[in-house]
Amino acid sequence: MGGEVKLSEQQYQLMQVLWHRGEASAKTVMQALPEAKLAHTTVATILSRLEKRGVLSSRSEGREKLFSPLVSESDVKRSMVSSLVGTLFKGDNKALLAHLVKESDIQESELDDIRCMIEASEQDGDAS
Amino acid sequence: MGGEVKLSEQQYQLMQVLWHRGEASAKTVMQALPEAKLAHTTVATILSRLEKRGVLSSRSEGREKLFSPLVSESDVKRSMVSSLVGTLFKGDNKALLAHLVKESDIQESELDDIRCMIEASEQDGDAS
DNA sequence: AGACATCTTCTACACATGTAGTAGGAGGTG
DNA sequence: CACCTCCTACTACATGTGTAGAAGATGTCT
Repeated sequence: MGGEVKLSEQQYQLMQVLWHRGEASAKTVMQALPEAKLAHTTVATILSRLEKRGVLSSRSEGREKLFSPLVSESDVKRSMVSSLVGTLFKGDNKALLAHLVKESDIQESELDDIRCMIEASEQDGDAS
Repeated sequence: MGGEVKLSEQQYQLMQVLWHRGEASAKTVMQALPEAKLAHTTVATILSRLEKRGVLSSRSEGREKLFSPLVSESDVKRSMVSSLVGTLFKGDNKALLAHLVKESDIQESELDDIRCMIEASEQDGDAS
């Protein structure tokens, strides 16, 4: 199915609401993001555009239009990370790993924590 | 040291040439990227825009204009990675770490390799 | 039904980016 | 000097995004 899906930060924010709720109207999405301070029409516009792009689908429920994602969050993460790795690190994931470890001042001991997270995310992450 | 510098893939490609050569004309940059198949005017446009944005500076040498970076590659990497981590992982670098390890099928044993890379990159990385 | 509240859809505009043509200037060549 | 070449600067146009007002559709209340 859909190849690389890249979203802007704004788009990703909105998608997150849909990922969490499964389905939501523009208004609901807007209210879920009070920080963003977006007009509801702005949210509607962004969602419509995402629908046109095939990132989400919608069904009408009375006057409300409920949007739901067509791509999973982990797919999008995968795409976006891998796109960045392609650009910045010639596609070498380990290079990013190294960059991260260096930049984050992650101690070697913390790698253990990470191994735990890996095991944790192996269950909730995705089931490809 | 401007704050966050985010570049598109295209822009990053061109910048890489400048980072490697230190200084180069639009033509040189274009020739360094035969893959891209860009008209020289396109390259010139992109470079001018980057200059306007303060990402690089230029000096004229006869009819040639030589561009040189005002930001280091590692700064840009840092910004861009951290921006992505902000968006996708709520700013938690370790979450990206975990994602990477999971997605790349990196074995635990390979973490040793990574530690090597870290030490290596600690020297060529950046000298801010 | 009429008035009102709401949603969505359409339209709009600014800005960034991708891409490149055309014009203009500066230097070399006969 | 006239001319050709080459490089930059200006202009241009398509697309994507951020943002939102105005208009249209539809449900709700009295």
